[in-house]
Amino acid sequence: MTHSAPPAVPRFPVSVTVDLVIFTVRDDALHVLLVERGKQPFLGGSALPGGYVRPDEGLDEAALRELREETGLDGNRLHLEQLRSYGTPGRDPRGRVITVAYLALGPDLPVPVAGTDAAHAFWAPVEDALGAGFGLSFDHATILADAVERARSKLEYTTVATSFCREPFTVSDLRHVYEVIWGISLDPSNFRRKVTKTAGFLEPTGERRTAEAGRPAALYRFGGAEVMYPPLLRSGDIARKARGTGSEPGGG
Amino acid sequence: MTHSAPPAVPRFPVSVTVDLVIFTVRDDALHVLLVERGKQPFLGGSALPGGYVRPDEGLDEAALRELREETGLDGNRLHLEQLRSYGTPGRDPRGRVITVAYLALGPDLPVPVAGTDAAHAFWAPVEDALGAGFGLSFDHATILADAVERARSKLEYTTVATSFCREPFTVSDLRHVYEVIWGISLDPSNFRRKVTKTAGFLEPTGERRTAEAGRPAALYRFGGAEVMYPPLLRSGDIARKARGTGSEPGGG
DNA sequence: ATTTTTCTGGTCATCTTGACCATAATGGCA
DNA sequence: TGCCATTATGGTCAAGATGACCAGAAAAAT
Repeated sequence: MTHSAPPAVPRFPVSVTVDLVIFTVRDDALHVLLVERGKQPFLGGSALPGGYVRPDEGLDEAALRELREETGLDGNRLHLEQLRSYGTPGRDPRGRVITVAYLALGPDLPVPVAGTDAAHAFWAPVEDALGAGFGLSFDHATILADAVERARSKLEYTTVATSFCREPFTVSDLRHVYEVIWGISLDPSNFRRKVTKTAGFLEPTGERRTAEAGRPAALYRFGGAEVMYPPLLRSGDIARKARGTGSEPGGG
Repeated sequence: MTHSAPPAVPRFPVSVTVDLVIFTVRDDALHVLLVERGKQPFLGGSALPGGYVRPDEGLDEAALRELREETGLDGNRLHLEQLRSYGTPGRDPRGRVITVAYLALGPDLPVPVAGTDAAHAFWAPVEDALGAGFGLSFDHATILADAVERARSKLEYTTVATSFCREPFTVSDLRHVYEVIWGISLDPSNFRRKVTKTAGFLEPTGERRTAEAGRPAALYRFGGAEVMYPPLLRSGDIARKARGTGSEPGGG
């Protein structure tokens, strides 16, 4: 019979790592946690935090461990999900390395703890990190770009935006997260109507908070719902923005 | 200094595989391509097709190769996307194996070609394959379940449903895909309004097709658009169905 | 010719959204 | 104290999308 032979070498030297894309919203920009590499390759360059998966741990487990090691923070309080895997030959000059990328979302964290593996960790605006001059190591620019798109998309139909807010938070805090990550401004009134009417999204604490200026805002906790239905779509605004910005008036 | 040592063994015996979840719509059910295992472990059991990633190929590349080997079909004409990775220790009794799962969608394919690695490949209804009595090998039941959810979700906001239809196809053909994968029935008139008014979804050929019964249906080609905006949400129907089906009348 | 079947287009009430206006509640400042 | 800037919150209104439903069109079967 025409039985084609199986691959001659099913097993060959390969390493498996996890890389973390840890996002937070600082000031008015989305930030990602990067580390300055202390060894070759890309010595002195910037990269996503990550490390080798150990022989006895699962992928999620390894991601949680790295998260703890790099940030000193309890991973259970952050949103953590697998992003996707990257394994192009040559992506790591040391040999064949498959990496499983994870996406972590959290409130503005205290500056990464020194005295650990994260000694040279720092927050960088995503916009800068993706810039041509920055030059992230390995294929981390690709991973970061994929992570941004995932985060933007997830804000639409889930409630993960609350992961960026320390509780209790105001509707404005939450809206700020959307505005920063989507890069557009949202109508305060319409946004409020949407999130407060979505069952399980926000849970009022009854308290209020007085900011620097303006009327005090009601405080909320996360309500426990994971999905938002109907979704809060950014596509509409984007489409409108595209039409409005278009240099061709009334195209066919 | 409190400098925790790096992992003692960054590299250990590990294999990387790709597994394929190949879906098609046959008759009135979603089907998945499975293979009967010809060797240990799980000899004689059913599993998702897949194989080892070779030293010199990327992950997508490996998935395309396996797809070609298992189905004899040109992968470029199918929709193929990475699903996610699975690497729990012990998921493969032979050792540490990380698998990258891919999702493939295609029209009702000619029965898998014999005389290749796919000699023992067969189509199985997804419902059966996920049943307790079926007992998919490894953690393939988990992978399959994740793939089903991904497919259901993607029908909502993309045009991938057309991947299941051989061109040219009718609106009813397309609706049938949605109904089978979502497991609900859709109003023909409303569905037509939706898909025909979404720019770039359908492109009329001008031809018609006369089926066994009823008025001839207009034929279409895929229009090239990848996303559908606004999305066609199943959640609404599901929520309504849940309310209607609920055994607790008028719950809080 | 009539029935059956499916395709196709239309109506209508309802829901959601975006744009916009108005008022409330605070601090800052003259 | 009394106004003003600022933010929060609530409401209106028109446009758009959706679900339920009706009705005619076009074929095969009887």
